[in-house]
Amino acid sequence: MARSRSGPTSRSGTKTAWKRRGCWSARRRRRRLAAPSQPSRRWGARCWGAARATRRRWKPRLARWCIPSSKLGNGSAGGSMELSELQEVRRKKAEALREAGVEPYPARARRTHTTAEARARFADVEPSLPEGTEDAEPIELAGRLVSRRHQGKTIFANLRDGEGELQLYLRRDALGDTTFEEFLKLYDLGDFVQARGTLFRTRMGEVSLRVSDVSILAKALNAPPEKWHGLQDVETRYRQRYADLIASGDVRRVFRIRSTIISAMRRFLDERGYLEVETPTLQPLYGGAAARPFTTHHNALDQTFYLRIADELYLKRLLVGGYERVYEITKDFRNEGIDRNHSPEFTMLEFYEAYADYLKMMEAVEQMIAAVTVAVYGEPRFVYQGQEIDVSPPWPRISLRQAIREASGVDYQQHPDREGLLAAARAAGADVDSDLVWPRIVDELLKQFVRPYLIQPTFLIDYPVALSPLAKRKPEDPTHVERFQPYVGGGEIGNAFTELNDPIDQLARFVEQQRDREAGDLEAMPIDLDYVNALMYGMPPTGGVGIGVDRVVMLLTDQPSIRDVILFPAMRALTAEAPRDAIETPV
RNA sequence: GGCCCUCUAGCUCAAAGGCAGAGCAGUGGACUUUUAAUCCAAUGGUUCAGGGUUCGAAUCCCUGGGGGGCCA
Repeated sequence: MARSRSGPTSRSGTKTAWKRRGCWSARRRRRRLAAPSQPSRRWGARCWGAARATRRRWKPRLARWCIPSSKLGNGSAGGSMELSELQEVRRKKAEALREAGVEPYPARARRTHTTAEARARFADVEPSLPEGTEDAEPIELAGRLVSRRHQGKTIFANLRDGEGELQLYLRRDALGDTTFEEFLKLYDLGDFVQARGTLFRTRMGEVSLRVSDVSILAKALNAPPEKWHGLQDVETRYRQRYADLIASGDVRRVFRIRSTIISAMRRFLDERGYLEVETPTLQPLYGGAAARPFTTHHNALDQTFYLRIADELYLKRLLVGGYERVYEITKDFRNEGIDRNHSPEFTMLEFYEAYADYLKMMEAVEQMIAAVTVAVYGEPRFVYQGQEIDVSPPWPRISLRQAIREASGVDYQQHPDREGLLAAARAAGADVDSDLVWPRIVDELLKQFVRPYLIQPTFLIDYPVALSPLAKRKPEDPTHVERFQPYVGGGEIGNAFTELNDPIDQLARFVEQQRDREAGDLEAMPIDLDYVNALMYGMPPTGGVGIGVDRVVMLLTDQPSIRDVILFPAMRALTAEAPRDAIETPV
């Protein structure tokens, strides 16, 4: 699972945006000057004249010093927060509700139907309704107010819940003046409400709820994003995914599909007798992939731990222990750069099967991806970036050597030395740095000549042994290992091999890795003697697979960036530094 | 790490050296079947931060920050 990337960029800037803006001093000043002079105002149109006059004096300061909501990320600094003018308007509405005896954040809600259930009910009932009549049975819905169209003594509004939307129809005469006015003046887009009423179909043909009573469930202080264009700013979308989800049905769809995919993977493995297990995230020694780890510290043990970069070595220990089929779906962490294909934390599926080899695992992979695709789309086909991809098994299998030879004319087997391969690669038109080691040049040839054209699913098989310290050699060609990588849509989605179970060979490969480490390869694996010890108890012949779940989700949701399939992608902190004592204070 | 793009009202976007604007949202008002409702009115800005050039800077230059893209 080698990912050849340079380490993370290190920046020296430590000052926070907050401090740079001078917000601290500004906030102190504001508290001194403005707060005592604010008159207490009750909600109401009559108060507005006086309120506005007062507000005009201090509002510009308030606006100036507020934290723009777009700059509020996770872990915002400080415990207090100035409200923007719009937020303040909404907060006052919540106050006004309280003064009217209505709790703006009640503890309980009542709902008899989701919007989807309401639609289903009306579809059932409508055919038997006499002409010109409506469903008589009252129901109750709950959800977020997402749009509102006021027209004199009526209001149309849309209520969204987890499953969909339904239109509300509110009339002054049906609701009563108080509730109608409250709904009009004190409710806002984004608020959660519950509405009781009966279902009917409007003149325009839309199934709607004729509301007899409505009440608030949760007052929203932030306005939802623009209703037509939604949230466009990429940064805000990632930092405030909640707002992105409110604004975009497409985004909600992506993460539903993500869930469907992971469920389908589990189901596929569960049905084949695999045992789902959990292995450590905090590891005293990391391994199983070529990557740099995150390092952390356990206070009580006073010991360094690494966040796992792969599950592999622990899962294979379980094969030694006697389980025959195990899998794990979990987060792995790799301390490297971030781009559209790499996230420092990402979701990995690994599964291992005793008495299987990589040929059998290829069948499992193509069947699983087909099953997952069917779970999402009902057929083993989907469109990724404008190209229809058909994942029906079986997928073609091409050896890495042959694929590179056919695409570039370079046969790496003919160039066992680094310099020769480098020259041949350049002669073929490859753009390769002169300091690359032999396996990395092979990797470059693969990247530049082969990978972009593997749109339809393809297995590349049989990799040079130097690239794969945990895979078993091919019996008929010990320079290569029994390894494959599935490619779909021009990218790799996983990595698999017939697992190396010879403890002596494994130790030799670790030693080889150690040499690379000492030569400066920061991604080379450290020697894991306990793992070798496990293999010395005997591990059956085993096939193992790792699947990059995020990559699969990207394909099946047609998203070219991994950040668009991770709910809260890692971002540089905007606000105060992390509490350093959390890691520095010895306890 | 290098190069390019980007940051303007809560949101979506204008303003190509000369008074910082519009739509949506919000506020006040009209309107009893609308659905991007419509109409009237009044609002809403430290143009990411700091420095420079200039009579004058959102705009040009420098430094820094966030984000995105390409490359490594």
